Amino acid sequence: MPELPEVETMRRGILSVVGRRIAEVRLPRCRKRPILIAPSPATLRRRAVGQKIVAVDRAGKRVVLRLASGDAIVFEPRMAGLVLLGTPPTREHLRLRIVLDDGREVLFWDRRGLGLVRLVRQDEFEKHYGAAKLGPDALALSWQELAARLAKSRRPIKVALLDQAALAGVGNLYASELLHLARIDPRRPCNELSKAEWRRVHAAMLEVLHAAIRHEGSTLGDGTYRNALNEEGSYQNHHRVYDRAGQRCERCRRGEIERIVQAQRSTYFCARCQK
DNA sequence: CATATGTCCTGAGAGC
DNA sequence: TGCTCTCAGGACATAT
Repeated sequence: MPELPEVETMRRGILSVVGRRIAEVRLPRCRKRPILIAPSPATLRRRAVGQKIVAVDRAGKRVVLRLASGDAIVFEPRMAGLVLLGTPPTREHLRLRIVLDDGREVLFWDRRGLGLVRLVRQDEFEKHYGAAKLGPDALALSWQELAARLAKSRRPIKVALLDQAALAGVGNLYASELLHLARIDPRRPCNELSKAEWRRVHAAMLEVLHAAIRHEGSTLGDGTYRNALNEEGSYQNHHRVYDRAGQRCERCRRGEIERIVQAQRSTYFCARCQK
């Protein structure tokens, strides 16, 4: 479930690899099926080994290693992937090791194997991660732009916030959290929100995402998400609605958190104080 | 075109 | 206890 805050935490955790050179690319022998390495492990090795890492960026929910050649290595954790420096949670699901010239290693670990590592040539980056695929980063767009991108849609606001082509980075957990903070009912169609409500959604989105980054993301009950040093995040201790069905709403003190399903995903909210 | 649904995957937890 | 079943949700493919 890595979303923007978790992926940003991973990115910051490996920032010290900037300036290092890639010495080796290793594919650990994995008992389970190997993850997808696109276009192929051989291509990744051929184009990455010997290259200097010049930047570590984030593209929505992906970590991007920029190489001096202009190529990029993109880590896409999806449900259960992690980008780590050094210590994986277990040996078992270690999928890729990028050995640096100082002996450290950038690792891709993925318990479920739904993740992806892609070597993208400079001229292909736009095709995979350009504006047609990925909207502006959730931390970098104005409330007017947010409204302009979603306000014509008839979809429920919660569902629309997950559309990565509209804005990049918000996932299932933080969509519920930010709508609770904004006091907006997740079932409301986008085209029925007022300007003032879009402002509230935007302000709440920034507040929740920044707070979650400060707490290094949310490590849920399954313990899967870890930062780059294999440590837990702590934002789960600040969740107001996510995975709290049946509990009292701590804001209004009277409503009960409900769980509903929208677009096959859980949504949590307080019907009493989200209108 | 916009929106909705099915699929991949593993491990945790429920229920018998 | 140990089996089977369901569920979790990122992004994408396919369907409506």
